[in-house]
Amino acid sequence: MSCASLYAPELRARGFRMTSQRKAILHVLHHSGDHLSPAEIFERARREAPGLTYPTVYRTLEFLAKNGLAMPAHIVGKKQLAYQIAGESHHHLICRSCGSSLEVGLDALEPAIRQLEASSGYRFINSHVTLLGLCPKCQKTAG
Amino acid sequence: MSCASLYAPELRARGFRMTSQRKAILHVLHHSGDHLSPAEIFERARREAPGLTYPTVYRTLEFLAKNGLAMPAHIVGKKQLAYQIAGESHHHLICRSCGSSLEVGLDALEPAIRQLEASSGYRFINSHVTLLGLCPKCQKTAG
DNA sequence: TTCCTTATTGCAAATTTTTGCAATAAATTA
DNA sequence: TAATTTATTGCAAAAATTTGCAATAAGGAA
Ligand SMILES: [Mn+2]
Ligand SMILES: [Mn+2]
Ligand SMILES: [Zn+2]
Ligand SMILES: [Zn+2]
Repeated sequence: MSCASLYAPELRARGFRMTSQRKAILHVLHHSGDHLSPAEIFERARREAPGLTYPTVYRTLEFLAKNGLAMPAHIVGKKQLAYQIAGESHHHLICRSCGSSLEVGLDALEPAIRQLEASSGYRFINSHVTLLGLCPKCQKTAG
Repeated sequence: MSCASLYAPELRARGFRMTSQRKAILHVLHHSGDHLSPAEIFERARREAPGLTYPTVYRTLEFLAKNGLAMPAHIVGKKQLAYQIAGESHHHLICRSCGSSLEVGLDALEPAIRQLEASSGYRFINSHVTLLGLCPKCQKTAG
C-alpha cells in the first residue's frame, strides 16, 4: 500500500492524479514483480479497490506503460498482453515453435541499445525486448 | 497469386497444407510488405478467397508467425497487433509518449543478437524488435 | 481418377478489449 | 474547510479476438 506513495509524486508532477485504483494496481504489480495478465491484475487489485472495473484496469495499464511505470510484454503461451512493473530491466528470448522462454539481463543488448540512442536521438530506458527465435531443441527437430 | 507457390513447398515439407485462404493471406502480406492489421488483411484477402472468415484470418496469422513466414508487431497508434511478411528484417523505435516511430536496419542490433545466439543457443532469424522509448522532442517536453 | 486420412475451415457462441458519456473524486485555490 | 476544476472512473454497449465442434477439402495412396 505504501509502495504507491513511491509513484505518486512522479504522477502529480506531470499533472496526473493518484487514485485508489491506480494505487491498487501499482501495488499488485510492484509486489508481484512478475508478468501479469489484465485478468490476473483485475482479480488481485479489486481486493484493495472493491469497485474496480475492467475498463479501468485496461486504461490504467496502458497509462502506466505510456508513462514508463509498467512494461507490456507478449508472453507466448498466454494469449493476453502481460504487464510488469518497471524497474529491474531485462529481455526475453522466446521459441516461436515450442514457446519455451529465457530471460536475459540487460548486458546482452546494452551496448547495441546505447549505440542506437546515439544514432537515433531516441532514449530507451527500461526497454523490454522480446526476441522470437528457435530454441536449441527445435532447431534439431525441424528448422 | 503465384507468390503463394513460393511458400507452399516449405509448408508441405512440414506436413501442413497450402489452402486457398493461406494463399490469399500470404498474397496480401507479400505484396503489401507493410504492417497490416487483421481487419485490413481480412478485407483485402477476401477478394481472392470469398468465403474467408475472421477466425481463419486470426488462426492463419498466428500460424504464419509460428512458422516464421510472418512477423507480428505492435504498432503504437494502432491498437491491434499487426502482421508483416517475413523477409527484409528490420527493427522499430517507438516513442511511448507521442507514438512517433522510426524503422532501423538490422545492423543496429545485429552484433548483439549474434552474441546472444552464441551464449543462449537460440537462433534469431528475421527478428523484429520493437524498442519503446522517448523521441528527441518528447525528451525536452517532459521526461 | 477415386478413395482415404486428417489438417483446416466456417459457424455460432464465448471471451476479451475498447469506447462514449455522464457521474465521481483528486488536487488546487480561496 | 468549502468551492472549483477537470482528470478519472463506472456503466452499458460495441468491437475485437478466441474457442468448440461438425463439415470441408488438401495431399497422398491405391
Ligand atoms: Mn519481462
Ligand atoms: Mn516491422
Ligand atoms: Zn523450442
Ligand atoms: Zn515522442
